[in-house]
Amino acid sequence: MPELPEVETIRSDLDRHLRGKMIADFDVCDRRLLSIPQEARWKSIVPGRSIAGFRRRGKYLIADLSGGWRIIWHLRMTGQLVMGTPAPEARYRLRIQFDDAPALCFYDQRRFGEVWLLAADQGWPSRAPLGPDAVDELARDYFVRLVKQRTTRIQALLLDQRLIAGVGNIYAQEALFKASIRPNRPARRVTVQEANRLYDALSETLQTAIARRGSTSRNYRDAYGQAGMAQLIHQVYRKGGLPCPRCGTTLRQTRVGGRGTVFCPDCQR
DNA sequence: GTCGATGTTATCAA
DNA sequence: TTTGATAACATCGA
Repeated sequence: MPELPEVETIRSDLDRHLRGKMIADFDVCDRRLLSIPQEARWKSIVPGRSIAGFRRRGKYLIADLSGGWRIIWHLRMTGQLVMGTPAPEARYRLRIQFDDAPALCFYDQRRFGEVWLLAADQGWPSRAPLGPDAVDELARDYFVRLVKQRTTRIQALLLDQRLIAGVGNIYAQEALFKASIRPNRPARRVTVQEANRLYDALSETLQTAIARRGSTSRNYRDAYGQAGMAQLIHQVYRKGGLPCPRCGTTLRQTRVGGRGTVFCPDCQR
């Protein structure tokens, strides 16, 4: 589910409501998420700390706590972070409670999502370093250079978090359509002009999606539990077999690097 | 009932 | 370096 625009929407919602609040307590409903010893460690560190703010790096969401501690989430496919009291039948994985703010509940149907509690000097959850954030840090010349030097297919390049952080399968497809580039093109065969067009398309696609509070095609919800609006302007994502919005040719569904993708065989070369 | 696909990513073999 | 397969898991639709 959540790519950069979705995580950014959640981040800004949580930052608005929970910045400066003190964590009263938390509870865990899923041993797969936190083992008994991990929970004990959390219990000794987390309650009583206040939240300095929420940040985002790629698809990771970071809560900065007092004392330099950080709680970091990766929502993977179906993770949700929603403020408020969970419905009685709702199966949340982790709930963080505040005395003077709504509880923050982590839901995750497929249970791929992860959470970490790290001290200031404990580095980062993933071993492989993240590339520059697609919205906050991606320089045009770095992007064009990357495209020209990689042999992998252009869509796989966009999805590789070590190269660029935050782009997922929805926005990669949308940006490639906007830039009229076929997803399976070897990156280095993309011209400098096209790479520049793709840079603009990617940036515009992500910014627009943030303004529309993310894409809800299935599970995604913002921190209020509401759906996003960016799915209403998708041009190709999950639209295989429908006419191309630009030229009317039937959109084709295929696979690139193990991921499903849709493109217009006429507009995208 | 079965099969394949779904927004992610780490890991391993080739 | 890159690719493809696999594994985490639950649900939906054909």
